[in-house]
Amino acid sequence: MNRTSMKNSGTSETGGTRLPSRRIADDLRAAIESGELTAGQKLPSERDLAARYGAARNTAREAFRLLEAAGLVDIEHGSGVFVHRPAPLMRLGSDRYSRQFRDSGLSPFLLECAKQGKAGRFEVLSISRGRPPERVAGTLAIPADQESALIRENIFWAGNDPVHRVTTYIPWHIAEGTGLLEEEVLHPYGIHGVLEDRGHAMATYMESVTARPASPDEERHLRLRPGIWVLDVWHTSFDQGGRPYELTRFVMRADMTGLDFTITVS
Amino acid sequence: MNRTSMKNSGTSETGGTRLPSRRIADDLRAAIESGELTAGQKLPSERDLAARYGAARNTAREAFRLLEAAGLVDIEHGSGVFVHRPAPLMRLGSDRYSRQFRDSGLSPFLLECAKQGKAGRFEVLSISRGRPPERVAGTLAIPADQESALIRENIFWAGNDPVHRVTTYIPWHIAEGTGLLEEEVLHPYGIHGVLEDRGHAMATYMESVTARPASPDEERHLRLRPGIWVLDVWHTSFDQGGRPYELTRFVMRADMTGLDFTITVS
DNA sequence: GAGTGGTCTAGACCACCTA
DNA sequence: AGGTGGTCTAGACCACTCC
Repeated sequence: MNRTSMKNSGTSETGGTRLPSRRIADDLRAAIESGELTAGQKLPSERDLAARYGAARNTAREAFRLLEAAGLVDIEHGSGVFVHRPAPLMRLGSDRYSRQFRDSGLSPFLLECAKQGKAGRFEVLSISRGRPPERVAGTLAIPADQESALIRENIFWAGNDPVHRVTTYIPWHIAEGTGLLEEEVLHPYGIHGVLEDRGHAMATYMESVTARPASPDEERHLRLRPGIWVLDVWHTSFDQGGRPYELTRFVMRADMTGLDFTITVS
Repeated sequence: MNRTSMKNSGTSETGGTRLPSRRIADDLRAAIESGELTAGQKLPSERDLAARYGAARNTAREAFRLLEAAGLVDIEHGSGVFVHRPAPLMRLGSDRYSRQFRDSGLSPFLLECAKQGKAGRFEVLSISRGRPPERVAGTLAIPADQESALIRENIFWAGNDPVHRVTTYIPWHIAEGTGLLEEEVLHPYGIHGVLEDRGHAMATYMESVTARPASPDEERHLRLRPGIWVLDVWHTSFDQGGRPYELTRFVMRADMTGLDFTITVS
């Protein structure tokens, strides 16, 4: 069988979709968006679809790939293709460092997990004294060519999902002798409690937000399939004197994270 | 030729990468990350690579797809595959609504464009009185089942790139009779100047940020290839009385936009 | 073991870009 | 016109999941 004669008009959108893969994808998309197929529901197999449309299996597969890139389906090796079931977002509010949160005894992240009925936990990847990256060194005004920073790397877990890869940099001259090199931070208010005792209470902070595809390393740590993007948030804390004393980089899976900011206009 | 006997161990990462497509991709990735191939440089063609590795063309193609999903290369139909050249970010600061900006006579967006030597402009897609979506209606406390909002849709261009799709909703009882239904907003301070004259000066605002794959509509308006994500920012302005009086949704291509927030900790 | 996706082959024609 | 990517075919074997 030769369907070559039916070949298409490509991207020149004249009379409609002619590409078989697009046609299959569009049909499935319509079924999903109309609610005919509901979240979590299983789609026909590649072989099914191919047969149904008189196409090669690769063509049905291509259709699934398009839908996956659009975030409409989840492809699961060995199981099938399913209508995408959106994960609840971990919402991080700009008030999460405010003092009121301390009284809850929980960090904002754990509070958010609790809201969703998930067990939140922090996994420590590494804690060490080391050299900060250039950008960090520049911001914190410490040398990049010396072991001038305490570096703590964590993974934040929400239930069974690793959702944030978090790296905190604290100038060594501030961190030295505080016990922040230990895995367990004993202070009831955590790292920021320790830093406050050390004379650095958070007065303001800046957060710079970008999004980008995950790196291979991040795909591994956050268990992402290729094509998922991450939010890359660089947080810098400033004390009452306007001095930066801590920088934390949050790399968060973008499909499970939302950020909320409340701003007072000057 | 039958390379089947060389088939791989799949995702079981035992001794290294065996998949031909992964091997090609990894080699190219290494060349890119080492700087051997620099931004904008052309990579070998699919046919070249396939021949070089003794693989089918589709296998080389798959390698390129992996790199494209990782944001490392740009594939250009008819021209070739090139090392990704990152676009400069449009940086939006949380101070962009502060009064100081007015004196420049330029909106924050145009200022940012000017910084980059680009010609910024606003394209009007539509201006009408219409029904707000549920979420908007809920936030602005107006009925969703009536034409209770002025809706303005724009595209923000930075040079030759459409970068933001912007939809503004203003309660009709506020917008009525202000001239905001006209394409040209004559007020020297723009829409927010008009609203301020109407008794709604921005005292605070909230912004909720998520990222997601672009919709087909957004791919068209923003000229995105599939797989590019967008930042979806819902901005709500509150006046001195804490009343929400305006909601703007920014859909911004995530590979060309950064957000900067400065927060005062309470 | 049956079914599903994951990858690969070898070859074809089409669409786009550059010249 | 020649080269490059875009899509498709038909068939094969592999890896994973679930019963």
